[in-house]
Amino acid sequence: MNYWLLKSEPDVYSLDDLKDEGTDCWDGVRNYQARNNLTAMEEGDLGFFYHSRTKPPHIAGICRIAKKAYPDPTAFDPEENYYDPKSDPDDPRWFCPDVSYVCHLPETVSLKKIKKEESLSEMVLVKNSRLSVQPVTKEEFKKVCLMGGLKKIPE
DNA sequence: GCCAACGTTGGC
DNA sequence: GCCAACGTTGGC
Repeated sequence: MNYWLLKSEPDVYSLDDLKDEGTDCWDGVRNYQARNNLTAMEEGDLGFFYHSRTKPPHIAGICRIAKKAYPDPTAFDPEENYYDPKSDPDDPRWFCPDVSYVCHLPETVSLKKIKKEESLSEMVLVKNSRLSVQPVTKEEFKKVCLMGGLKKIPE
């Protein structure tokens, strides 16, 4: 079981949107490091849903990987914002897993709080703020769950 | 809305 | 393969 953090601008796609959908594909990622993390995900892995470019930016809740990453269809469609002519359907460059809604945290955990927390000083979120799909350690996952007021940590 | 930090592109 | 120019992300 691995843990992850997925960023999204809530104006574009929020945790509430995922809740409404139930399960959705995490498409549109066009960064190699993030792509490598997406393809390393296994079905059943848990992830934080992070709201970026908000006041304040925060971890909103939890999602689960519902299906291992497959070629991202939005890369092949010229009508799509995320169209990438360099991604060949016979040799895809971009991939997306399906993620499903798990829960909202009772209290969102702001980036500010995370930065203040000594035990979270090694989080990728703190060290490499640009990366939109990141690994999270089990300890970090538990800690943020507790900070968010979650009584029972999902497994 | 600004801009620092980071990633990518492409000429040489 | 270097690196300048450019584009994007995301906190503030």
